[in-house]
Amino acid sequence: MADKVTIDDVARYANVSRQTVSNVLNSPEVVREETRRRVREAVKALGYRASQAARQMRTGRSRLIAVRIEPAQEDGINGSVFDRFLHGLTESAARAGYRVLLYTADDHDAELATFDDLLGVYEPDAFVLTSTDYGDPRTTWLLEQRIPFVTFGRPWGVPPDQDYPWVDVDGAAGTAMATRHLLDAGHRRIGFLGWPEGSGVGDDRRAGWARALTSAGIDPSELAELDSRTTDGAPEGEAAAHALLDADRPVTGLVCVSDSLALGALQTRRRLSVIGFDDTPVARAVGLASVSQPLAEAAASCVALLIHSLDGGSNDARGRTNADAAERGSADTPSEGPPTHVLLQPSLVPRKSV
Amino acid sequence: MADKVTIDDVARYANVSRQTVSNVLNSPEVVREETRRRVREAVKALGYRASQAARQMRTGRSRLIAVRIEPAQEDGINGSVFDRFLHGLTESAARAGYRVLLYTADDHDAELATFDDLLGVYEPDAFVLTSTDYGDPRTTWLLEQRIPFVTFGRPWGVPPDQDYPWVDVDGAAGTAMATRHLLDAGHRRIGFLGWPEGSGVGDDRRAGWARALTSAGIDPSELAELDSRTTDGAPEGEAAAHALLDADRPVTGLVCVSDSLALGALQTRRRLSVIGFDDTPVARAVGLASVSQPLAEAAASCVALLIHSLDGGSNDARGRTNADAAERGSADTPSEGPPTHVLLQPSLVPRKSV
DNA sequence: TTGAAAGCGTTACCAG
DNA sequence: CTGGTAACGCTTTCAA
Repeated sequence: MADKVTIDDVARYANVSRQTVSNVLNSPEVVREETRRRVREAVKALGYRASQAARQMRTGRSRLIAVRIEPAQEDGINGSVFDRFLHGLTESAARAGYRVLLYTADDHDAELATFDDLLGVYEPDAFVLTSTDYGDPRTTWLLEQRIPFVTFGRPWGVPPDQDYPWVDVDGAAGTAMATRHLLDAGHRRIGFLGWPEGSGVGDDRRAGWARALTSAGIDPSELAELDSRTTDGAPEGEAAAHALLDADRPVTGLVCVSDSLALGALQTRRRLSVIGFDDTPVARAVGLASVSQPLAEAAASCVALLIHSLDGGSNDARGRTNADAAERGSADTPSEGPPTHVLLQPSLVPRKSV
Repeated sequence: MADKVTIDDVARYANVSRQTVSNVLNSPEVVREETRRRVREAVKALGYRASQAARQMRTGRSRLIAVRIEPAQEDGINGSVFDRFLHGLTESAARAGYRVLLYTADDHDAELATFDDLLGVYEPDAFVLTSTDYGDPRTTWLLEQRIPFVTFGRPWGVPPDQDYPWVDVDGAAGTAMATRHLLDAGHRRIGFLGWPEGSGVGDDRRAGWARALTSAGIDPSELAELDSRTTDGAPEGEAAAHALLDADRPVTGLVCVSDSLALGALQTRRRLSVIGFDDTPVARAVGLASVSQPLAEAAASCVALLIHSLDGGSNDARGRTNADAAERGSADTPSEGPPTHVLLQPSLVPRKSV
């Protein structure tokens, strides 16, 4: 039944030539109104769809966006974040006429090899990178090869001459928001459960907490004793929370860099207000207040940025405005075009844990 | 630097003709040893990779496997299951020379439309379906169109003349295993926290529990009062567990159809041994024993089944071995090929909750 | 065993 | 505005 219907079939059916059909599809404004209508009818009647393979041969564009699917984390509680992002990406990409192609890679080197392989075989038009870290070799490589890409996550410690498009969520704003929430509830001893120093994301989130406390008049010298760093995980969080609770001047509230650590803090079963980060399913399940990232929007922004550099700007399907709304272009976006950096704002989901 | 290197470049470099190169790549046995070696060297030296688009035009095969990425669940604790499956699928597919293409769809109708769209445009070679339910229209549609596919999940209530390849994990075996574990630990009042009747997966898991109890000599008439059904979610699980604990003859052990419900049961903080299902990150985090599905294996089996019917069986668009198998019913396909149904065994991960 | 030619379905480039 | 012709890179007959 599913015999391939080609552009010739449509042309014949509509009594026009082959690339009149092509024109109707690709640059409609160049075809006479009446012809256009007839061709469109033929397309619909025959159920015609342009073959991507053939189109790609000619145009060199695959309409494929490649994304690495991350292995489930050690403590995979935060895994759902990537999952939701990926879902949003697939949806936004589809809306823009693109599809998401998955790949895996165990480390950066393997990923570079996969880039090369993928580009040689499937020729994806762009990549979306998700966990960028200090001195990430992937961005450098892609920049060198002039392959379009966008990262979900700001560049941490990348020299400014290596600028590239990115989308991120303002983690510091999130933890500051959480901290203020606890301050407003009357807390004065508000601790922070973070990751070991050196992770861009972690340090940023800690900075938001510190900023909120100091601007509320807390003496900066107090911060050190309210601060605890540990690797991610519920047991680690529980231990760290106990330490903070058993200090001379115990904390009464706790802002956490992740839901995993927050969950651990909750398991102390002590009188303590806790706020996590990422609003994972677990947070909802156990009633943990958490900072929520707008992942669908972030994904949409990634696609928007990509489309901009691929389709050459204003080929925007439907007003995708959240990018403008939340964007805080990094310093100076040279001269032309919209900013290529998008910083989105998280929100706080209050639950019974506060 | 990344200028496309074509098969002609390789041919020139190795001093052979174009499709000698093609032969080396596709049917090496037909080329003389020495020539083969020279061509292989040229391929490596030039970093040649066959363009998938061009290859697809000729062969009609895209080497793409389409999978729907599910939206995060209401209570997304179980979302990570799909995530891990997807990761395994991507990895196994890559190993077999295939890539995973993502799509989304809000309901079955939308998904059928997407099938049609995808097949017209990207022409994936096969689909992997993940949450099949009673009277699933998708399998029927794909069967009709003779599109290769495999489902992760047995067909529930599908007429035997509509047989198709599937992979599943034996849920009943998992809950039976969990139940026996509790029996061995001395429990006699072991309840089951399940989903409302009518879900194939849920009913199957309940059956395992019931079977283990009755074969341990528990009177079947007792089962009713040990059984509780509720929609998925931690709060629901907590409520249901409380009811079971406050009965005349309270349960001392609880086998749950999901980690969400089990987590709820744990939150009762009563003296109770609990075993969940799916071994989600949350189970690990809170020390919940859980039945673990071999998701990487399941994914690998899906790919194996697909590859068999794609690369293996009659490659011709007309004679699909699937179709033949389909007409024989599910029992046993005597003469041709390996089985198209794979049932994997789960394992129990004991933790402090038991 | 190797080489030459055809064609997969599109879009781009030119004439009409 | 419309209609031919070429070309994208590959695999598959078909001859040598």
